[in-house]
Amino acid sequence: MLNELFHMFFQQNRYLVNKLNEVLKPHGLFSSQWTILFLLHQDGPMSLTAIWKYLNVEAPTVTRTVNRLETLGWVERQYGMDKREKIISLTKKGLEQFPPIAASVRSFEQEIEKKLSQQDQELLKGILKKIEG
Amino acid sequence: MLNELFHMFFQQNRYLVNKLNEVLKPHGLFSSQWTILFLLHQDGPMSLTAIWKYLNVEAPTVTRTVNRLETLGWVERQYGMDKREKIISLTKKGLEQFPPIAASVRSFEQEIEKKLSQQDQELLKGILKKIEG
DNA sequence: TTAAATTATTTAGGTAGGTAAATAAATTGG
DNA sequence: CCAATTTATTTACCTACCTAAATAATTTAA
Repeated sequence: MLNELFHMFFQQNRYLVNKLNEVLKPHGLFSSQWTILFLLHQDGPMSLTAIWKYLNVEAPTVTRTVNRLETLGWVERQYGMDKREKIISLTKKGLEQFPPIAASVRSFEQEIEKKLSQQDQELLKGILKKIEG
Repeated sequence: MLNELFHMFFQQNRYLVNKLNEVLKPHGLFSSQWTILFLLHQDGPMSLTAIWKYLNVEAPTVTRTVNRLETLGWVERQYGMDKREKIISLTKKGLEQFPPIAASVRSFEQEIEKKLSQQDQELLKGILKKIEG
């Protein structure tokens, strides 16, 4: 990258994603799969559209990841009144296995956050908000 | 993502990569291809290994991107004394077309940087350094 | 009421990252 | 000297993002 700042940003992003994948590996999950499980656990059953709009990614990306999660038994789909819509929810397996995975991820996040002061974290949030805004 | 900070980080990374790809599109390039062209322009001919070590990505990723760049006529390869090694360098086309692309990218970067004060930028660099360290 | 437009999802195919294992050349040690 | 190890690159295959276009269901408007 031309600019050091952008170069560093992209490098740290790869670092964080790779580390998160390492943490998730024993649970048989990848980062984006986890992101969707977490969202479903937090907000309950929701449509594909609700998922991709919330996560700010395109629909086909979510289609594929949800299909994989379904194959692996983490989520299931129901059809609503609107027959176009697929409503995705956690399966029993998804619900039951969630807590220990969440604990692993939380502990990873805390490890990273230990490297930053509380002030750094707030500053970083503020700066990140300015980038897209 | 569990944590708002990580979630924001990943979102802004996608935002920046997508925006950069938009800027590069008229030039027929994608962000990672540009990253490699930029490196070769800056440091001169170098081996695949030198490229992936510098960029902090795995070898197969660079193999693929360099092959694509070769097909598109941006780079060429020579073999050194060590016959395992491939030395990659910019072609005439690569050298000639570089400056206007660099100008577009620079202008994109400046646009983003306008959203951040000089102080924000230094703070962000400092915080990014702490994440991996 | 039905043709046109919109919405939800999928399919197809591209870039960009990863791991694991193969290959070929160079280096090292007994 | 040559067998074993290391190094450079590639191949094969997975996740994760993208765009463009297809399909099917719903909504809107003439």
